[in-house]
Amino acid sequence: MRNDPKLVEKTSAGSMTSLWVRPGYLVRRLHQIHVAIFLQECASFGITPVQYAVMTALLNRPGADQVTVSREAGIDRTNVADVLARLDQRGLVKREASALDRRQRIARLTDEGDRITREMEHASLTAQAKFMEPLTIEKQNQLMALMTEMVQANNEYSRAPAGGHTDAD
Amino acid sequence: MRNDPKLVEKTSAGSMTSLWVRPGYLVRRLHQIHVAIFLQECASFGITPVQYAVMTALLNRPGADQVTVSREAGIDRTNVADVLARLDQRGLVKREASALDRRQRIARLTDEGDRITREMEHASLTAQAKFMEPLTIEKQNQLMALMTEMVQANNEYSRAPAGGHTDAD
DNA sequence: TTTTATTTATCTGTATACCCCTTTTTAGGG
DNA sequence: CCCTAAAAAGGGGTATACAGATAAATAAAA
Repeated sequence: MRNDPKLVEKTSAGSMTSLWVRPGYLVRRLHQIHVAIFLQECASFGITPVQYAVMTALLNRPGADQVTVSREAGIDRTNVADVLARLDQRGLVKREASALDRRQRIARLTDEGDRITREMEHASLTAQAKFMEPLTIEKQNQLMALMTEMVQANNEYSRAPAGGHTDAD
Repeated sequence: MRNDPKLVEKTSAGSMTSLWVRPGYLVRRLHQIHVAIFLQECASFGITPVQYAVMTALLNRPGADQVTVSREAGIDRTNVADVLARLDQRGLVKREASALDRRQRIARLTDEGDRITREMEHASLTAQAKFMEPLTIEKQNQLMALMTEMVQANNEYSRAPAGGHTDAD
Protein backbone atom coordinates (compact mmCIF):
# COMPACT_ATOMS: atom_id res chain seq x y z
CA MET A 1 0.00 0.00 0.00
CA ARG A 2 2.62 2.49 1.10
CA ASN A 3 4.56 1.33 -1.91
CA ASP A 4 1.88 2.04 -4.47
CA PRO A 5 3.31 4.44 -7.05
CA LYS A 6 -0.16 5.64 -7.95
CA LEU A 7 -0.32 7.35 -4.60
CA VAL A 8 2.35 9.82 -5.60
CA GLU A 9 0.79 13.23 -5.67
CA LYS A 10 1.70 16.69 -6.79
CA THR A 11 4.28 18.55 -4.77
CA SER A 12 5.38 22.01 -5.74
CA ALA A 13 3.60 22.03 -9.05
CA GLY A 14 0.12 23.28 -9.64
CA SER A 15 -1.97 20.50 -11.09
CA MET A 16 0.81 18.11 -11.99
CA THR A 17 0.10 14.52 -11.13
CA SER A 18 2.07 11.34 -11.20
CA LEU A 19 3.45 9.94 -14.43
CA TRP A 20 1.62 6.74 -13.56
CA VAL A 21 -1.68 8.15 -14.76
CA ARG A 22 -0.26 9.04 -18.17
CA PRO A 23 -0.89 6.43 -20.84
CA GLY A 24 2.19 7.56 -22.74
CA TYR A 25 4.43 6.92 -19.76
CA LEU A 26 3.04 3.44 -19.23
CA VAL A 27 3.37 2.58 -22.91
CA ARG A 28 6.95 3.83 -22.98
CA ARG A 29 7.87 1.83 -19.86
CA LEU A 30 6.13 -1.25 -21.23
CA HIS A 31 8.15 -0.94 -24.40
CA GLN A 32 11.41 -0.55 -22.48
CA ILE A 33 10.56 -3.58 -20.37
CA HIS A 34 9.68 -5.75 -23.33
CA VAL A 35 12.88 -4.88 -25.15
CA ALA A 36 14.90 -5.66 -22.02
CA ILE A 37 13.24 -9.06 -21.56
CA PHE A 38 13.57 -9.93 -25.24
CA LEU A 39 17.25 -9.02 -25.35
CA GLN A 40 17.88 -10.98 -22.17
CA GLU A 41 16.07 -14.04 -23.47
CA CYS A 42 17.62 -13.88 -26.94
CA ALA A 43 21.08 -12.73 -25.87
CA SER A 44 22.75 -15.81 -27.34
CA PHE A 45 21.54 -14.83 -30.81
CA GLY A 46 22.45 -11.16 -30.60
CA ILE A 47 19.24 -10.20 -32.37
CA THR A 48 17.07 -7.23 -31.37
CA PRO A 49 13.26 -7.27 -31.38
CA VAL A 50 13.14 -5.11 -34.50
CA GLN A 51 15.67 -7.28 -36.30
CA TYR A 52 13.61 -10.33 -35.38
CA ALA A 53 10.48 -8.66 -36.72
CA VAL A 54 12.24 -7.96 -40.02
CA MET A 55 13.56 -11.51 -40.22
CA THR A 56 10.14 -13.06 -39.65
CA ALA A 57 8.68 -10.66 -42.22
CA LEU A 58 11.22 -11.97 -44.72
CA LEU A 59 10.43 -15.53 -43.67
CA ASN A 60 6.79 -14.86 -44.55
CA ARG A 61 7.59 -12.87 -47.69
CA PRO A 62 10.88 -13.92 -49.24
CA GLY A 63 12.17 -11.41 -51.76
CA ALA A 64 10.09 -8.51 -50.49
CA ASP A 65 11.16 -4.94 -51.16
CA GLN A 66 11.90 -2.57 -48.28
CA VAL A 67 8.50 -0.89 -48.28
CA THR A 68 6.76 -4.24 -48.07
CA VAL A 69 8.99 -5.28 -45.20
CA SER A 70 8.31 -1.94 -43.54
CA ARG A 71 4.54 -2.45 -43.74
CA GLU A 72 4.78 -6.10 -42.78
CA ALA A 73 6.83 -5.40 -39.66
CA GLY A 74 5.41 -2.02 -38.74
CA ILE A 75 8.78 -0.32 -38.94
CA ASP A 76 9.78 3.01 -40.41
CA ARG A 77 10.98 2.80 -44.04
CA THR A 78 14.28 4.52 -43.37
CA ASN A 79 14.89 2.30 -40.40
CA VAL A 80 14.19 -0.88 -42.37
CA ALA A 81 17.04 0.01 -44.68
CA ASP A 82 19.39 0.38 -41.71
CA VAL A 83 18.23 -2.87 -40.12
CA LEU A 84 18.61 -4.77 -43.39
CA ALA A 85 22.09 -3.31 -43.86
CA ARG A 86 23.14 -4.63 -40.44
CA LEU A 87 21.59 -8.04 -41.08
CA ASP A 88 23.28 -8.10 -44.48
CA GLN A 89 26.61 -7.25 -42.89
CA ARG A 90 26.18 -10.17 -40.51
CA GLY A 91 25.36 -12.49 -43.38
CA LEU A 92 21.78 -13.13 -42.28
CA VAL A 93 20.20 -11.35 -45.24
CA LYS A 94 21.18 -10.72 -48.82
CA ARG A 95 19.93 -7.81 -50.92
CA GLU A 96 19.76 -7.37 -54.67
CA ALA A 97 18.17 -5.06 -57.19
CA SER A 98 14.76 -6.13 -58.43
CA ALA A 99 14.58 -7.16 -62.09
CA LEU A 100 10.96 -6.06 -62.37
CA ASP A 101 11.29 -2.61 -60.84
CA ARG A 102 14.79 -1.24 -60.71
CA ARG A 103 13.87 1.21 -57.97
CA GLN A 104 13.24 -1.67 -55.61
CA ARG A 105 15.81 -3.49 -53.61
CA ILE A 106 14.86 -7.07 -52.84
CA ALA A 107 15.80 -8.71 -49.57
CA ARG A 108 15.99 -12.38 -48.73
CA LEU A 109 17.13 -14.42 -45.74
CA THR A 110 20.33 -16.36 -46.22
CA ASP A 111 20.38 -20.01 -45.13
CA GLU A 112 21.90 -18.96 -41.83
CA GLY A 113 19.36 -16.17 -41.44
CA ASP A 114 16.55 -18.61 -42.09
CA ARG A 115 17.99 -21.08 -39.60
CA ILE A 116 18.45 -18.46 -36.87
CA THR A 117 14.97 -17.05 -37.35
CA ARG A 118 13.44 -20.48 -36.85
CA GLU A 119 15.73 -21.27 -33.92
CA MET A 120 14.74 -18.02 -32.24
CA GLU A 121 11.06 -18.81 -32.18
CA HIS A 122 11.32 -20.66 -28.88
CA ALA A 123 13.27 -17.90 -27.15
CA SER A 124 10.85 -15.37 -28.59
CA LEU A 125 7.87 -17.21 -27.14
CA THR A 126 9.65 -17.51 -23.80
CA ALA A 127 10.22 -13.75 -23.78
CA GLN A 128 6.55 -13.17 -24.56
CA ALA A 129 5.46 -15.45 -21.75
CA LYS A 130 7.84 -13.81 -19.30
CA PHE A 131 6.58 -10.39 -20.30
CA MET A 132 2.92 -11.27 -19.84
CA GLU A 133 3.49 -13.49 -16.83
CA PRO A 134 2.38 -10.97 -14.16
CA LEU A 135 -1.15 -11.05 -15.55
CA THR A 136 -3.68 -13.85 -15.32
CA ILE A 137 -4.56 -15.54 -18.59
CA GLU A 138 -7.84 -13.69 -18.69
CA LYS A 139 -6.14 -10.34 -18.17
CA GLN A 140 -3.52 -11.23 -20.77
CA ASN A 141 -6.27 -11.77 -23.31
CA GLN A 142 -7.94 -8.53 -22.28
CA LEU A 143 -4.70 -6.62 -22.69
CA MET A 144 -3.99 -8.13 -26.10
CA ALA A 145 -7.51 -7.31 -27.28
CA LEU A 146 -7.30 -3.72 -26.04
CA MET A 147 -3.87 -3.13 -27.56
CA THR A 148 -4.96 -4.61 -30.87
CA GLU A 149 -7.99 -2.35 -30.92
CA MET A 150 -5.82 0.68 -30.18
CA VAL A 151 -3.21 -0.11 -32.81
CA GLN A 152 -5.78 -0.79 -35.49
CA ALA A 153 -7.66 2.42 -34.76
CA ASN A 154 -4.52 4.58 -34.62
CA ASN A 155 -2.70 2.75 -37.37
CA GLU A 156 -2.25 5.82 -39.54
CA TYR A 157 -0.06 7.61 -37.01
CA SER A 158 3.73 7.28 -37.18
CA ARG A 159 5.66 6.45 -40.31
CA ALA A 160 5.02 2.73 -39.85
CA PRO A 161 1.58 2.19 -41.42
CA ALA A 162 1.71 -1.54 -40.71
CA GLY A 163 -0.20 -3.23 -43.49
CA GLY A 164 0.04 -6.73 -42.12
CA HIS A 165 -1.62 -7.99 -45.25
CA THR A 166 -1.82 -7.30 -48.96
CA ASP A 167 -4.74 -7.48 -51.36
CA ALA A 168 -2.36 -8.77 -54.02
CA ASP A 169 -1.72 -11.97 -52.15
CA MET B 1 -13.69 -7.83 -42.27
CA ARG B 2 -11.49 -8.36 -45.28
CA ASN B 3 -9.31 -5.65 -43.83
CA ASP B 4 -8.68 -7.26 -40.48
CA PRO B 5 -4.92 -7.62 -39.99
CA LYS B 6 -5.42 -10.45 -37.54
CA LEU B 7 -6.56 -12.58 -40.46
CA VAL B 8 -3.06 -12.66 -41.90
CA GLU B 9 -1.82 -16.19 -41.69
CA LYS B 10 1.40 -18.03 -42.17
CA THR B 11 2.64 -18.47 -45.71
CA SER B 12 5.90 -20.18 -46.50
CA ALA B 13 7.02 -20.42 -42.90
CA GLY B 14 6.42 -23.35 -40.68
CA SER B 15 4.69 -22.16 -37.55
CA MET B 16 5.15 -18.43 -37.99
CA THR B 17 2.06 -16.41 -37.31
CA SER B 18 1.13 -12.79 -37.64
CA LEU B 19 2.95 -10.12 -35.68
CA TRP B 20 -0.45 -9.07 -34.38
CA VAL B 21 -0.46 -11.85 -31.82
CA ARG B 22 2.89 -10.77 -30.38
CA PRO B 23 2.61 -8.51 -27.34
CA GLY B 24 5.98 -6.95 -28.12
CA TYR B 25 4.85 -5.88 -31.56
CA LEU B 26 1.70 -4.27 -30.20
CA VAL B 27 3.60 -2.48 -27.46
CA ARG B 28 6.16 -1.17 -29.94
CA ARG B 29 3.47 0.09 -32.31
CA LEU B 30 1.54 1.64 -29.43
CA HIS B 31 4.67 3.47 -28.38
CA GLN B 32 5.33 4.69 -31.93
CA ILE B 33 1.74 5.90 -32.18
CA HIS B 34 1.81 7.72 -28.88
CA VAL B 35 5.03 9.51 -29.73
CA ALA B 36 3.59 10.54 -33.10
CA ILE B 37 0.41 11.94 -31.54
CA PHE B 38 2.31 13.72 -28.79
CA LEU B 39 4.74 15.34 -31.22
CA GLN B 40 1.87 16.39 -33.46
CA GLU B 41 -0.09 17.88 -30.58
CA CYS B 42 2.91 19.59 -29.01
CA ALA B 43 4.63 20.58 -32.25
CA SER B 44 4.46 24.30 -31.39
CA PHE B 45 6.64 23.69 -28.33
CA GLY B 46 9.21 21.45 -30.00
CA ILE B 47 9.34 19.22 -26.94
CA THR B 48 9.47 15.42 -27.09
CA PRO B 49 7.60 13.11 -24.72
CA VAL B 50 10.79 12.21 -22.88
CA GLN B 51 11.83 15.84 -22.56
CA TYR B 52 8.38 16.62 -21.19
CA ALA B 53 8.71 13.78 -18.67
CA VAL B 54 12.04 15.18 -17.50
CA MET B 55 10.63 18.69 -17.27
CA THR B 56 7.66 17.60 -15.17
CA ALA B 57 10.01 15.58 -12.97
CA LEU B 58 12.00 18.76 -12.37
CA LEU B 59 8.79 20.65 -11.72
CA ASN B 60 7.98 18.14 -8.99
CA ARG B 61 11.55 17.97 -7.69
CA PRO B 62 13.46 21.17 -8.31
CA GLY B 63 17.19 20.73 -7.91
CA ALA B 64 17.18 16.96 -8.27
CA ASP B 65 20.31 15.16 -9.39
CA GLN B 66 20.34 13.11 -12.58
CA VAL B 67 19.76 9.77 -10.91
CA THR B 68 16.71 11.12 -9.10
CA VAL B 69 15.34 12.53 -12.34
CA SER B 70 16.02 9.20 -13.99
CA ARG B 71 14.01 7.33 -11.37
CA GLU B 72 11.28 9.94 -11.27
CA ALA B 73 10.73 9.90 -15.03
CA GLY B 74 11.51 6.25 -15.71
CA ILE B 75 14.33 7.10 -18.11
CA ASP B 76 17.76 5.58 -18.49
CA ARG B 77 20.44 7.34 -16.45
CA THR B 78 22.72 7.98 -19.44
CA ASN B 79 19.83 9.24 -21.47
CA VAL B 80 18.75 11.71 -18.78
CA ALA B 81 22.14 13.38 -19.06
CA ASP B 82 21.68 13.76 -22.82
CA VAL B 83 18.14 15.08 -22.45
CA LEU B 84 19.20 17.58 -19.78
CA ALA B 85 22.07 18.74 -21.97
CA ARG B 86 19.65 19.48 -24.81
CA LEU B 87 17.21 21.26 -22.52
CA ASP B 88 20.12 23.21 -21.04
CA GLN B 89 21.27 24.21 -24.51
CA ARG B 90 17.78 25.51 -25.23
CA GLY B 91 17.74 27.47 -22.02
CA LEU B 92 14.92 25.48 -20.42
CA VAL B 93 17.08 23.93 -17.72
CA LYS B 94 20.17 25.00 -15.84
CA ARG B 95 22.65 22.60 -14.28
CA GLU B 96 25.16 23.14 -11.51
CA ALA B 97 27.37 21.12 -9.23
CA SER B 98 25.84 20.14 -5.94
CA ALA B 99 27.33 21.78 -2.86
CA LEU B 100 26.49 18.80 -0.65
CA ASP B 101 27.83 16.07 -2.89
CA ARG B 102 30.25 17.16 -5.55
CA ARG B 103 29.68 14.03 -7.57
CA GLN B 104 26.14 15.15 -8.21
CA ARG B 105 25.02 17.55 -10.85
CA ILE B 106 21.86 19.39 -9.88
CA ALA B 107 19.25 20.36 -12.47
CA ARG B 108 16.57 23.02 -12.26
CA LEU B 109 14.02 24.46 -14.65
CA THR B 110 14.68 28.01 -15.78
CA ASP B 111 11.80 30.48 -15.68
CA GLU B 112 11.13 29.77 -19.33
CA GLY B 113 11.35 26.03 -18.76
CA ASP B 114 8.90 26.31 -15.91
CA ARG B 115 6.53 28.40 -18.02
CA ILE B 116 6.67 26.02 -21.00
CA THR B 117 6.14 22.96 -18.83
CA ARG B 118 2.98 24.47 -17.38
CA GLU B 119 1.79 25.70 -20.76
CA MET B 120 2.24 22.25 -22.24
CA GLU B 121 -0.08 20.54 -19.80
CA HIS B 122 -3.14 21.25 -21.93
CA ALA B 123 -1.56 19.97 -25.13
CA SER B 124 -0.29 16.95 -23.25
CA LEU B 125 -3.78 16.11 -21.99
CA THR B 126 -5.17 16.58 -25.50
CA ALA B 127 -2.59 14.14 -26.84
CA GLN B 128 -3.52 11.64 -24.14
CA ALA B 129 -7.21 11.95 -24.97
CA LYS B 130 -6.55 11.57 -28.68
CA PHE B 131 -4.43 8.50 -28.05
CA MET B 132 -7.07 6.79 -25.91
CA GLU B 133 -10.02 8.03 -27.95
CA PRO B 134 -10.63 4.79 -29.90
CA LEU B 135 -11.58 3.02 -26.68
CA THR B 136 -14.69 3.48 -24.60
CA ILE B 137 -14.15 5.03 -21.18
CA GLU B 138 -14.57 1.65 -19.57
CA LYS B 139 -11.97 0.08 -21.84
CA GLN B 140 -9.64 3.01 -21.27
CA ASN B 141 -9.77 2.36 -17.55
CA GLN B 142 -9.22 -1.35 -18.13
CA LEU B 143 -6.18 -0.66 -20.30
CA MET B 144 -4.67 1.77 -17.80
CA ALA B 145 -5.17 -0.72 -14.96
CA LEU B 146 -3.61 -3.57 -16.93
CA MET B 147 -0.64 -1.51 -18.07
CA THR B 148 -0.06 -0.23 -14.55
CA GLU B 149 -0.10 -3.77 -13.22
CA MET B 150 2.36 -4.88 -15.88
CA VAL B 151 4.78 -2.00 -15.33
CA GLN B 152 4.74 -2.40 -11.56
CA ALA B 153 5.35 -6.12 -11.77
CA ASN B 154 8.13 -5.84 -14.35
CA ASN B 155 9.58 -2.64 -12.97
CA GLU B 156 13.01 -4.12 -12.39
CA TYR B 157 13.63 -4.77 -16.06
CA SER B 158 15.33 -2.13 -18.19
CA ARG B 159 17.68 0.43 -16.80
CA ALA B 160 14.83 2.74 -15.84
CA PRO B 161 13.77 1.44 -12.42
CA ALA B 162 11.16 4.16 -12.09
CA GLY B 163 10.87 5.02 -8.43
CA GLY B 164 7.89 7.30 -8.73
CA HIS B 165 8.11 7.97 -5.03
CA THR B 166 10.61 8.25 -2.25
CA ASP B 167 10.40 7.28 1.37
CA ALA B 168 12.34 10.40 2.21
CA ASP B 169 9.56 12.65 0.98
C1' DT C 1 5.75 11.41 -76.75
C1' DT C 2 6.72 14.73 -73.58
C1' DT C 3 5.46 16.31 -69.15
C1' DT C 4 4.00 15.52 -64.60
C1' DA C 5 3.27 12.93 -60.56
C1' DT C 6 4.27 9.07 -57.72
C1' DT C 7 7.04 5.62 -55.86
C1' DT C 8 11.43 3.64 -53.97
C1' DA C 9 15.57 4.28 -52.00
C1' DT C 10 19.21 7.06 -49.95
C1' DC C 11 21.45 10.76 -47.18
C1' DT C 12 21.74 14.01 -43.41
C1' DG C 13 20.47 15.25 -38.91
C1' DT C 14 18.21 14.79 -34.38
C1' DA C 15 16.55 12.17 -30.41
C1' DT C 16 15.84 8.18 -27.62
C1' DA C 17 17.80 4.03 -25.19
C1' DC C 18 21.20 1.36 -23.36
C1' DC C 19 25.89 -1.00 -23.10
C1' DC C 20 30.79 -0.81 -21.28
C1' DC C 21 34.47 1.66 -19.23
C1' DT C 22 36.76 5.44 -16.77
C1' DT C 23 37.17 9.39 -13.53
C1' DT C 24 35.87 11.80 -9.51
C1' DT C 25 33.99 11.86 -5.16
C1' DT C 26 32.00 9.93 -1.11
C1' DA C 27 31.42 6.47 2.49
C1' DG C 28 33.03 2.47 5.36
C1' DG C 29 36.20 -0.82 7.35
C1' DG C 30 40.44 -1.89 9.19
C1' DC D 1 44.14 7.67 8.66
C1' DC D 2 44.45 4.88 4.57
C1' DC D 3 42.32 1.82 1.50
C1' DT D 4 38.58 -0.15 -0.69
C1' DA D 5 33.80 -0.26 -2.12
C1' DA D 6 30.11 2.25 -3.89
C1' DA D 7 27.89 6.06 -6.19
C1' DA D 8 27.56 9.84 -9.75
C1' DA D 9 28.75 11.49 -13.96
C1' DG D 10 30.90 11.37 -18.49
C1' DG D 11 32.76 9.36 -22.95
C1' DG D 12 32.45 6.10 -26.66
C1' DG D 13 29.78 2.89 -29.20
C1' DT D 14 25.45 0.59 -31.20
C1' DA D 15 20.62 0.46 -32.51
C1' DT D 16 16.06 2.17 -33.10
C1' DA D 17 12.83 5.96 -34.95
C1' DC D 18 11.63 9.59 -37.72
C1' DA D 19 11.89 14.22 -40.25
C1' DG D 20 13.34 16.43 -44.43
C1' DA D 21 15.59 16.50 -48.77
C1' DT D 22 17.36 14.52 -53.04
C1' DA D 23 17.93 11.15 -56.88
C1' DA D 24 16.37 7.56 -59.84
C1' DA D 25 12.82 4.91 -61.94
C1' DT D 26 8.13 4.14 -63.01
C1' DA D 27 3.35 5.37 -63.96
C1' DA D 28 -0.10 8.55 -65.44
C1' DA D 29 -1.61 12.51 -67.98
C1' DA D 30 -1.24 15.92 -71.51
